[in-house]
Amino acid sequence: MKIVTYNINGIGARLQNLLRWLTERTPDVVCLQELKAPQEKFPEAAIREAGYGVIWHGQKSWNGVAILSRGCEPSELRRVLPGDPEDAHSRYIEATVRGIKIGCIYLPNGNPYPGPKFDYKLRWLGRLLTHAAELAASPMPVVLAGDFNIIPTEKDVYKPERWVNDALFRIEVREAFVRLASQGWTDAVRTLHPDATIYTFWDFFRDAYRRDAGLRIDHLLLNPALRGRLRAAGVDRDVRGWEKPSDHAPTWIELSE
DNA sequence: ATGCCGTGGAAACCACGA
Repeated sequence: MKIVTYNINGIGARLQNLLRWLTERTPDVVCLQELKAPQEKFPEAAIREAGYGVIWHGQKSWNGVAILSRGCEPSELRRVLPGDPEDAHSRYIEATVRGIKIGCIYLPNGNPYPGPKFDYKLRWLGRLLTHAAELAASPMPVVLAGDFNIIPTEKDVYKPERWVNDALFRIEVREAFVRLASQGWTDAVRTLHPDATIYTFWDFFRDAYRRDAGLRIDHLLLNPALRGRLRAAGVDRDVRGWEKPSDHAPTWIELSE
């Protein structure tokens, strides 16, 4: 069973790209972020025709998350991260799919640092830690997958010294990632590839993909009830080289049944 | 190097992303 997280960066502009990738790679579960589409403009019919059940939480212009499931319907559990009724961003959706609880995350970017956007990121992280503690302790298998906008360590960025005051690499944010791990979450890709240089994002400019000037910011975290089923993990980095690509690449895990 | 590209939405530019 293959579970993938993919920041699509505008599902309107990326639909053909997405459908090709679904057809070629046939992932079982897909967590999408940055739909950049209002609820009513999500291309539901095209995705269902490709053989996927789907739930989504759209928003005009920005954000937006979705969970796709091949051959069955995701069973929605929530479409908001608890803890702040004032938060109007579409950044979280959670469902049960084939006996696994899936939390699809689009964490705030937080730049520029310092400032209100960074403060919002830290508040969002606080809420995530609260919710994640419950999920980590659950006897049910859970994966938290998404664009975390967190570079966990120096190994996960092409030139760490350039990023020390960036909201993706600030110490507060990396410490939050460590706190997640201490709740029992396993960073699937890093666990299976402890020494490899692995990126999931390359900027659109400065020829970043060709230079391999990337970041590892898309993650799949497994709770203790699930981690024993982890068989493989990786990044479909060639997809970043397709026509009209997102700046992120699909990042995946393979689980035993 | 602090938006050079790219998207969406509104307006022929602006906000936002990482």
